[in-house]
Amino acid sequence: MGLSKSTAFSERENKIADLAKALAHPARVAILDFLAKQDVCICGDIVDQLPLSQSTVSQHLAELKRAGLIKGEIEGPRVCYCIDRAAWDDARKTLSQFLADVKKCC
Amino acid sequence: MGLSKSTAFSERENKIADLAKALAHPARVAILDFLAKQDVCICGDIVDQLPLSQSTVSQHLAELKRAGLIKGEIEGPRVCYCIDRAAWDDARKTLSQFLADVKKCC
DNA sequence: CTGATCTATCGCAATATCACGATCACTAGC
DNA sequence: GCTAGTGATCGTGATATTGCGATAGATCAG
Repeated sequence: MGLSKSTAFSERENKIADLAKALAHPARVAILDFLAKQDVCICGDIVDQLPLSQSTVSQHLAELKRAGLIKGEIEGPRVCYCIDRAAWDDARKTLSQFLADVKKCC
Repeated sequence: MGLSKSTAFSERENKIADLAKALAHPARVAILDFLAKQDVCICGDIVDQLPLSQSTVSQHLAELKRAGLIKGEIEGPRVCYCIDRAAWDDARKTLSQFLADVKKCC
């Protein structure tokens, strides 16, 4: 039907899949890369860095925010996005654990 | 347009996004979990383990195979799927590196 | 060869994603 | 108040994904 049967899977599996979905687009990977490279939490010059329109970038930012990986603070007329350290650490642990667990084979 | 502008991003960003996409569904996470738990490389009892039809599971397996994370060997009447160790290690390194790199903030 | 079993693929429908331009909402300065 | 700048949201179209049943191919048992 096109609807992901998320209810049928474990909490953990859904969490991993959800985090992976947030990373499952090169634009979002690029955004995270960019945020990581800036020591100052720079705002929406992200739009200038990407070959995408402002509205599209905004959507990708919203998706990253939905996944909890970044957060935005209003700073005057602009918005300052940065990586949510706590959430990112949690996500990193969850994914790393999964990546490490899966290794046995035939 | 609905078409991901993959050409506009770096090789690395596309690789990360592609790997993440393969993990971006709970069913595929569950499949990898299951394959990891079996010391013997068990085949398509995966279908029995998941609340999905045989054809749907086959599609998820194909997607994982497309990403190069698993490989299937024909064993008589059945097919034996297992994690592609080399590819998985490579994927693990790529993703872990990315997860580790992104940490600075405001 | 025949039937049973396992898996891949096809065809379809419903939904999600991606991308864009246009527009709305908010803030700061005049 | 008005204007300019910034960013979110709306509306749209095109493409991708998810899911299933039905069908086809391949292999073994008899």
